[in-house]
Amino acid sequence: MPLDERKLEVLRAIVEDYVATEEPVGSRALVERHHMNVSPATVRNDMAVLEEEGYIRQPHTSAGRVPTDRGYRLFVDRLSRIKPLSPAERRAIERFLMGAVDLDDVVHRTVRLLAQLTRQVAVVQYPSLVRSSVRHLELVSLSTTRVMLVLITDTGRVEQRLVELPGPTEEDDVTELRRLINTALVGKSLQDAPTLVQSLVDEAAPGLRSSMASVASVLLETLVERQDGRIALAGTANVARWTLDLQGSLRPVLEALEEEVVLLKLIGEVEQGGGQPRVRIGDEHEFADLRTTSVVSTGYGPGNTIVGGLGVLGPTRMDYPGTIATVHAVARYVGDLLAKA
Amino acid sequence: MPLDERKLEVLRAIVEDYVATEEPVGSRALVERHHMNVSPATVRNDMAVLEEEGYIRQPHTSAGRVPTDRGYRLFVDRLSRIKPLSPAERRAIERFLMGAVDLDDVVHRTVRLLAQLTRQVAVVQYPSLVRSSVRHLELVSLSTTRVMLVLITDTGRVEQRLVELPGPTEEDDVTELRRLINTALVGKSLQDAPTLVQSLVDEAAPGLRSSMASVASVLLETLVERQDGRIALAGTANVARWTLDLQGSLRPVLEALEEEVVLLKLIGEVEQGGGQPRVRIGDEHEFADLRTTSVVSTGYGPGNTIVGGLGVLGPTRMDYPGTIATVHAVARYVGDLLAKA
DNA sequence: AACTGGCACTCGTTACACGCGAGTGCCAGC
DNA sequence: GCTGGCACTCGCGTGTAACGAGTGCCAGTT
Repeated sequence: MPLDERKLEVLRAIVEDYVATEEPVGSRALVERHHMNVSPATVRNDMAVLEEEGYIRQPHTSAGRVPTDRGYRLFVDRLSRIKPLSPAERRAIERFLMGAVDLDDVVHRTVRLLAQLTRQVAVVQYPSLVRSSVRHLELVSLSTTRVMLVLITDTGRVEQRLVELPGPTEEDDVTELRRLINTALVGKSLQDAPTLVQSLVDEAAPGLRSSMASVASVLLETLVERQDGRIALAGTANVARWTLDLQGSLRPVLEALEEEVVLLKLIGEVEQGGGQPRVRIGDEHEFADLRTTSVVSTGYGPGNTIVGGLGVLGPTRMDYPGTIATVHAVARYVGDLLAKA
Repeated sequence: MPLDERKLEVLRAIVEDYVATEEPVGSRALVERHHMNVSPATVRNDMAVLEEEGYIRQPHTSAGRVPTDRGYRLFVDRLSRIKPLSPAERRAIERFLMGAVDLDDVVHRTVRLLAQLTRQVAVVQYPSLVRSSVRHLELVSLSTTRVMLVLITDTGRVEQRLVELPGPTEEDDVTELRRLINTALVGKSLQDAPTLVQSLVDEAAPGLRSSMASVASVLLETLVERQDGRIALAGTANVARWTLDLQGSLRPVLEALEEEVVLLKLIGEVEQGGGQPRVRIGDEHEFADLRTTSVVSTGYGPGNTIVGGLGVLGPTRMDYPGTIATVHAVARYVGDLLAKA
């Protein structure tokens, strides 16, 4: 049975009211708040249908209705009007992000900003190395058998690692290594780097071969192992706000939030098709402990490229239009910032 | 009225039982569990005195007794026997820390380890720059008007900042700048660095003066502003475990934990006199939101120096001997690790 | 055919009374 | 100075009852 116009309107009203009040919404209250020109009884009939179709449910008999995950899904896909951000909000975002001094700071500010604006848990993935390219590689001699390898990417990310050389090495040799590596790698995408590094070793002069091998192995580690590394988190305290209805099941949520792997999966898996943020509601994602939370995430990066993901986690009962708009806007601003840097 | 031997014993028993069971302890249960050779009535008399002196209190009439902050203080100062860590625990610590690949990783592992061992909220301050010295300074040209400044300290910490030069600058000049800065600063303690940087600018050749000034100002920022920078946090989920008795007041606690400034104050203020960890119970510290929280913290660093603080936050009702021992041990292991690196 | 008013019914929530039992304070006696 | 005994307090859990929000259904109206 296809849902007619009014039934959809009823569903929208239920979602909006429930999100606003956190209480099951009954037929009488609904017609009043939304000035519907029908009687409560009519709405009740509509509700019965919506319930049968699985869009809403009753927590108990004689309580109002509450949207199901399926209901939220329909709401997000077809019923919600996007709330444009107010100029004040836009200004706040801009002002807050402007002051950032380096990449670390950008990420930090972004995640706090997101948490503050949405009043939910915010997650920002550090720009991944994969999609960026090498701007510079530096070798710094620390002693005759040790150099510090510093990798600088065009997204402003810096990775450093200590390299133990196989034996005492002349400063001149280090200089030569630096030159070789830079010539081969600067400007190349990090994705292509591993193969290039390999051929560097193969082609190195015999005298340099072993040092080059040491440097290369560390470099490969840096490129491969760390490539999707870290994550920043903020707004954990907000969990306390929404956990009311998941009474006591707050512990597993907090635990899940401490697992970087989990967060990476939730935030990092971003479709390429840019555009609007992705919304996963309730158990549309794979983590049982976060069954009652929704994730709004999107990719960000300079221009149309994507170098990382960001987003928020909140209760399935969240203000989707507002959250989506905020996540979208913040991602855009951060992308612009990275493009400039 | 001075407390006699048995009254102290009673207090100890109350603290231990309460920590173990999380329930007010009554006189009967107490004599049984601790095989005291006196009757419950006697213990009750002792309890009355202890209560009068402010060491314990009754949540309500007809409930058992619970230690007050003052009681915990006495317990920590005079009654607790230090629990040495089991060999298994020591091995676990060592194994867990061994795998660390760089400084970031050391801090990360440490904080998780602490959280796991104590089942509380763990905080580790990144090694402060103040007490370390300059190992190397690198300038990397990114374009003709931009260089990346990389500072490497002997504790393995690396800071990088972008420098905008006042005008197009030759590669040779950058090389010269690099040479000058390194000659002046390598090996110097970061504490002395600011004055040295200043004189570098004063003495720079006219042609280099303005570029040197730009680099210097960024360098100063790095040295001064960021010097006590960051903090790592783990075990937030454990708050859910102990918040039971602070019913619902978990929100402010989580909020306080998000304030880096607060954590820095709690963990970073470490007396020089090394030795045992410092214990602050309940409102012995200054943060109202953490009134029901105790902090066990200590400094760590290679040898006898201190380059940062670490510790845990837990409910005032915590296992002090165990926690103190763990914090102490972890700090020692991390210090050793830094000494080796 | 769609909507409405009315009515009986369900059931969660709140309030109140009551009994149980843990724990206490006090006192007389050893 | 310690102990056994006893009366008292009070939080907690249970049971009962009244209340009211909300529903489902049905007969009547448009």
